[in-house]
Amino acid sequence: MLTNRQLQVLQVIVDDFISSGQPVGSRQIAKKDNVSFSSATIRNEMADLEDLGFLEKTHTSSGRVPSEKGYRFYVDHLLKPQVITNQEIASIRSIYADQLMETEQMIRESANILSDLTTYTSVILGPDVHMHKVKRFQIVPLSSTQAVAIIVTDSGHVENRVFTLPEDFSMRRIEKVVNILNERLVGKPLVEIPLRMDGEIAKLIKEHVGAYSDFVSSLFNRISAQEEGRVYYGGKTNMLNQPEFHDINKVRMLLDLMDKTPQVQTLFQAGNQQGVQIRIGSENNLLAMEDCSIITASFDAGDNQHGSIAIIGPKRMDYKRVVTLLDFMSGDLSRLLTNNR
Amino acid sequence: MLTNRQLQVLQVIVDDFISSGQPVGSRQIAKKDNVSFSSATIRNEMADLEDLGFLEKTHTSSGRVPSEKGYRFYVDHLLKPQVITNQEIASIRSIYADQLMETEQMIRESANILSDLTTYTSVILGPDVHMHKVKRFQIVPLSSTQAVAIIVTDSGHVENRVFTLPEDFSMRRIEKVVNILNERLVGKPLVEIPLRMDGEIAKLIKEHVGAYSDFVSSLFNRISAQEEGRVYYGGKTNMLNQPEFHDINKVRMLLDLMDKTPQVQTLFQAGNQQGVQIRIGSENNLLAMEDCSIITASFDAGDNQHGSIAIIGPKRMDYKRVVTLLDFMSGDLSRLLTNNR
DNA sequence: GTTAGCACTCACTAACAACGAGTGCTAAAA
DNA sequence: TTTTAGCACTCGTTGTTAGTGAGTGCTAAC
Repeated sequence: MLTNRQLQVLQVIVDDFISSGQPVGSRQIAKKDNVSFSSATIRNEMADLEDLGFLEKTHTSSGRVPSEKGYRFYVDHLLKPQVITNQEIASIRSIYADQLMETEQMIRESANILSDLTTYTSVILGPDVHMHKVKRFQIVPLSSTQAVAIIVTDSGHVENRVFTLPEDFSMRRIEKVVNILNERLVGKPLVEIPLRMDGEIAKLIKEHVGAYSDFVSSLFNRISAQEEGRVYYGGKTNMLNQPEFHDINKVRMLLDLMDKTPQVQTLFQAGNQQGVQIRIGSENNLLAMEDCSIITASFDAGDNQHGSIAIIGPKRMDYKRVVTLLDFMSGDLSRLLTNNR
Repeated sequence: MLTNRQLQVLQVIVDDFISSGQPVGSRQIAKKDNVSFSSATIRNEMADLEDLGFLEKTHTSSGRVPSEKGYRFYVDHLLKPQVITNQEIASIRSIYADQLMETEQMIRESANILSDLTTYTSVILGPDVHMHKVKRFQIVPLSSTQAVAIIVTDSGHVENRVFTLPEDFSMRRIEKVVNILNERLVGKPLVEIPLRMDGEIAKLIKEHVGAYSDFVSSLFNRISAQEEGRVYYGGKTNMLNQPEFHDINKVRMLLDLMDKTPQVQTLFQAGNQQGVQIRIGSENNLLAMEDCSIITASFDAGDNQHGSIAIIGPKRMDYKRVVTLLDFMSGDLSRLLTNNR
C-alpha cells in the first residue's frame, strides 16, 4: 500500500506532467505550495514509486513521467472530478437550442463542440441501428432490370440498396412480396430480419410468388449486415497539436484507424457499461492507440438503445476535465433523446 | 521563345526533381546520357531560365528547383504521356470484375485503387445528384408528430429527411399531398424542385389540403439544398509520405480541407471541361493547396450527368503518370456507367 | 558559342565545450 | 529512524568551430 506522501507525490507528478508535457523533477515538486518536504525526500519517494512501476524515466538523469500503471492508479484513485463552468454548460446547451435540428445533425454538432472544448478528438457512436424496428418496407422499380429496396425504421432511419431484378420478376409479383414483407416484418427489429427471412417468410414467399425466396433473403442480408452504428468525429486533426504526435507515423496510424469503422467500434466494447470508462494506452490492444487514451460514456437513446460518446487524446490528457465533460454531456444527450420519442 | 536547348534543360530538371525531390545541379544534368554539353553551359542556361522565371533556387549556392511557372510550362509543352502498363490496367479493371457491385461501392473502390497506384491522395466527386430525376416521392409517418419524407431518384439514389408534422395534419391530408407531389414531380430533376414548389404545386396543395404549402416547400428546400455530389477519398494519409509534408501545419490544413465538401468542390470547377485538367499550387486559390497540385478528369455517368476523378499530390508529383492513369480510368468509368443504364 | 578553371557560397556534419536540470548516494541533522 | 543538505555524476541541449561537398557565377581560353 502506498503512503499518503507517496499518493501526494504521484498525484502532483501526474497533474504536473499532464499540464506541462515535460518530465517533472524533484525540485519542481518541492517548490509547490502544498508540498512541505525537501527535494531530497521527494527524490527518495520517486525512486520508490519507480520501483513500484508507477513512474518512468526517459533517461538516467531526467525527471519522472507517469507510466501506464501510474496513469491507471491516478484515474482509479486520485481523480477528483472538476466542476464544470457555466460557460462550458452554455456552449454545450447551445446545440439543443434549435429545436428543429435533426437527431443526426445534433450528434454531429455535439462531436464538434466536444472537440472544441477539449482540443482533443471526439467520437460519437450513433445508437445501434440493429435494434431499430421496421416501420415500412418498399421496393421502387427504376427500370426493367433494376430496383431499389427501402426500409424505414421507427427512428426515421432509412436504409436502401439498389439491386438487379431477376429476369421474370413482374410488377405484380413485386407487390406481392412487398405486401408479405410488410405484413410480417413491420415492428420487428432489423437484427431479426435475416433470421425471419430464412424461416416462415421464405415459405410464404415460395407459396405465393414462386421460388424467389433465395433472392429476397440475400437482399435482406445485405441490407442488415452492412448497417453498423454510424461513427461521427469532431476535431479529427486536433491531435496534431499534441507534441507527442509530431511523429508522422503515429499520426498516420491514428488517422487511418479512424476510417475503419469496425476497429473503432472495438474501442467502445466496455462502453456498454454504465458511467464513464477510461482505457489507457496499450489497454486498447491496438497498435495505433498505444500512445492514446480513450474515455467513453454511453448515452440512452430511448427504446433500450444506446450510443457512445468518446474522447481520444494523448495518454497525458486532462482526465479530470474530460471525464466531467463526458459525464455531463452524455446525461444531457440521454435526456434529450429519450424525451424526443 | 525558348531555345531547344533551354527546353531540354528545363525538361531534364523538372523530371529529375520530380523523381528525386532534391534541387538539381548543373553537373548532375551534364552527366546524363542524352545531354551533350558541359556543366558550365548548363549553368548559363539555368541562369537564363531562372531570369525567365521558370526555375528557382532554395539558396544562393544550391541546385535549381522548378517554379510554378516552370511546372506550368512543363505540363503545357513538355509533357509526353506515359504508356500504361498491363499490370496497371489489370488492377484497375479488377474493380469491374464483380458485376453485382453497386455503383457507390465501385466508385469507392476506384478511389482506393487510384491512390494505391499513385501513392497520392485520390478524390472522386460522384455524379451531381441535382440532375437526377424524381422517381417516387413518399412520406412515412413515424409517430403522431414525426414523419420521414423520402425521394427516390431514377439512379436509385434515396434522399430522406425526418420532419415534425404540423399539429392538424391528418393521414388523409398527407396522402393527398403525396399524390399531388408524385403527379407533378416524377420525372423532374431534383434541382427544379424548389422552383416548381413555389409555383404551380403550392397552388394545388393550397386548393386541396389547405394552407400547408409553406411547410411542404420548406421541407423540399431542405432536401434538395443539402444534397451535394458526394465526395470519396482514397489514400487520405498518403501525403504524409511526401517529404514536403513533414510540416504538421500543412498536413493539418489539407486534412481539414478534405472534410469541407463545398471547398473541395471548388477545386473541381474547371473539371467540367473535357479531358484532363491540371491545377498547380497557387492556381488553386486555396491556402491549404498552396504546395499541392490537383489533376482532374471528368467521367460520364449517363443522362448528361458527369462526375470527376482527381489526384491531389505535391507540386512535384509525377504528372506524366497521373495524367495517363486518370485519362484511362475516367474513360473506363464512363464506359461502365453509361452502359449500365 | 562553348568550356575549363577558379573563387566563393552555404547547407550539413562532426567534434567539443559549457550549461543545467536532474539523479543517487552519503553523511549529518532532527 | 526519518529527513535533509551536499556533492559527484549523467545526459540532453545549446553554441561554437572547422571541415566537407555540392553547387554557383564569372573570367579567360579554346
